[in-house]
Amino acid sequence: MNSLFKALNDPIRRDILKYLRERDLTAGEIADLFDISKPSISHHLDILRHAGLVSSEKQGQFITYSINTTVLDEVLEWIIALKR
Amino acid sequence: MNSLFKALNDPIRRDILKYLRERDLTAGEIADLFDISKPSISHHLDILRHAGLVSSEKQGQFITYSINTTVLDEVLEWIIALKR
DNA sequence: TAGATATTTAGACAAATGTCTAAATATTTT
DNA sequence: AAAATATTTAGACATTTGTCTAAATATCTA
Repeated sequence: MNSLFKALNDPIRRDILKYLRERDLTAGEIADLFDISKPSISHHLDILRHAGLVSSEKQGQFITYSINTTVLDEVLEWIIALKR
Repeated sequence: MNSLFKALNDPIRRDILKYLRERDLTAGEIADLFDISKPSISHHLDILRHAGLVSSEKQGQFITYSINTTVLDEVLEWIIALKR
């Protein structure tokens, strides 16, 4: 729960999720979409992965990232319970 | 949007919202529910207010805080759009 | 009006966060 | 095997964050 809210609390990470919603992307492709260094993107991806929001698969020298939105159900439930 | 995610990214602030869901509370009552100082709670309330998640009303020497969950719709929509 | 109570503001400080460059690791290509 | 490419790891550094104590402000009560 904590790691989820933490992962969502950054505009770059939220944008990464939006891009991954369109299609899977390699780390390099993601880095090219932003104006920050590759290591910084790598770190953001690590935080997203730790929260379960993305998964990664190594394909040769590339690493492809995919979004996983099921973990967001927990956040949805939390918010809905608060509103109820 | 940013201030909303930021406000939610702290366990104490999330707990404050849960308490306020039950009933309105004064700043002092809220502070008594936690093991941190009153100024710290005051600061958390400020962040929640800045995000529009709570409102406050001065009643004599007391300040009563109320939850406002409508702003969470924006977060809900953002998450649902991501899942869609 | 003086003292007590409720809350915030100010300022200090340690820990967490986001960024960078340089280097390491792994894979592919020539 | 050497060079090129893709990505991460390591470590440094500035900024942000959450906490504290002390002091300020406002209201109530004796």
